[in-house]
Amino acid sequence: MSTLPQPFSESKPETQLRLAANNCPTNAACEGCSSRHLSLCNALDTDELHRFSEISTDIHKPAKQIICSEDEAADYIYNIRNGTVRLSKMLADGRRQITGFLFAGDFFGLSCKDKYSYTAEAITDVDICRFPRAKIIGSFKEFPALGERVFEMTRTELEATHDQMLLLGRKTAKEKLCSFLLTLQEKSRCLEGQDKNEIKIPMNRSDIADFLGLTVETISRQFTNLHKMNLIELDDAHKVVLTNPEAIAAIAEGN
Amino acid sequence: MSTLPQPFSESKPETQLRLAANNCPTNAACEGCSSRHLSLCNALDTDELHRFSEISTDIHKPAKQIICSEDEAADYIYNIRNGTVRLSKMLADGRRQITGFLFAGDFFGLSCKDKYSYTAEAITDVDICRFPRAKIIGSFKEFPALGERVFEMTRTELEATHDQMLLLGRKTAKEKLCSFLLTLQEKSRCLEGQDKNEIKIPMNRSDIADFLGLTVETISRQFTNLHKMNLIELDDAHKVVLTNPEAIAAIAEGN
DNA sequence: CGATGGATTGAACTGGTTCAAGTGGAGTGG
DNA sequence: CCACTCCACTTGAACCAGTTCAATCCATCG
Repeated sequence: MSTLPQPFSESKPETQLRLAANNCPTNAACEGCSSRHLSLCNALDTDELHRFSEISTDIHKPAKQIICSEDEAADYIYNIRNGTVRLSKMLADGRRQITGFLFAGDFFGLSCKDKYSYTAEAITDVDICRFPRAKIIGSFKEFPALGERVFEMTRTELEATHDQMLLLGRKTAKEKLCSFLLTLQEKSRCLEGQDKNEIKIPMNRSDIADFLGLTVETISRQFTNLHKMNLIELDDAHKVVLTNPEAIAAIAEGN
Repeated sequence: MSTLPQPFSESKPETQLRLAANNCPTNAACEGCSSRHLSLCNALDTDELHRFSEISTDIHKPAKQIICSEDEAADYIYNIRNGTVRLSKMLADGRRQITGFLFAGDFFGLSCKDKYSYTAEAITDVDICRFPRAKIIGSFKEFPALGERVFEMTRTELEATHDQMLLLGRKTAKEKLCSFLLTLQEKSRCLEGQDKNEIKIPMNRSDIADFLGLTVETISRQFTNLHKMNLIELDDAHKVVLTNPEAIAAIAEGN
């Protein structure tokens, strides 16, 4: 994983159907998944997909680079091919709240008015696919199924943010971290189709802290706490094994 | 304002066009408003409105009664004629997070899948108008403008919840209360069209606390703090005058 | 008039923060 | 190949914003 900032590269897609072919790690089979990665392509047939692929641009962003910024004109929507992205909002003095982490198959920029209401940054190196937003929005009339899918994605995302509000407002540090680990597990099950208890954690402690409304130190302490309670194993900072998922789930729900 | 729970009353609407005529305190003129009360009726012409009015049921709920509960089948969508409603989620042990307050003109139940993901309760006596959800959702195809409007409302609501996540995760008690007062002010400006600094606060301290992720005591102390700082006047617990809105806005934004 | 319940205030406490120091792994350069 | 730097992470100790617990106030209502 490269960590040095580099100029981003941009190119026309070589495989026109990549949106359809590669970008749907999750689909109808994964209805249970809680987050944003209901794919758009289910809503379109092959001809329609061609049209949308043709207006797309493939972009590679190295880790740590900004993809789009809060208050910038929302000209594009983005689909993540692979890698991890964070969405965040800031206060004037630098305090940051991460509103969500996005993974392969996820979209962002869809539910904006005319400006992005958050900053999107690459956590790992990412491959993303960019579409002119006006063209997508404009084609809702022609392809109602597309609009329905976008509505469905927004709806699902709204429900997830309600859960996150409960977490931010009312859960303890330990409960927050347990909830987070379970969300990550569910996500990686969806993406990798595996039913393992081993989780890769692509983001750093500071990102987790800003997502859960805590500090880096508290995150670190809670990780060691869970380890001492024999609920997790910590291979390194970015790989965790949930040795007792049931107990973690119980804590996450406040029991 | 009645406070005793009473059996709710239910009746067919006498004025078929009440949805159109009375329930749009806000409309295009109020685009700047941040929350859920973009009206649906703008999306429909008179004939269409008649059809929707005919499938609606008027309901009166006294204060403190439950309108719909988390995990209950989401059979209806609701439009608030007047009064104030709270949406909330709970943890097993009773900790509560209020995800939003709704006022005249607001809708809820739209962005659910098949179960309500929150409990809706009347804070004051409310008059609400109930529509079978399936019929509304089903008519998106026939009336695309309706679907677009619903999407727009959901989108707007999502942006508001992102702001609330920043508040819950990163703001101090004082900043939280100032942000809340300003939101209430904007809301009452929209509803009453007045540019006053006097705000009626329909909810009690405990509701405010559960909305801001704090305790009743902290809310109370912060109210007196703001009063001592000469930023607000407190006529009684439910009526506040913002004597220095600029200073309050500065605090709310973290300055 | 006493009872009830929301709101306020006070005082002690604590979960999480802040500040500061230490650790370890990856990259760099000699 | 080793020494050095850097940076993310961890750990410790003091601190404090907000909580908890308890008492009081005060408006409303029967």
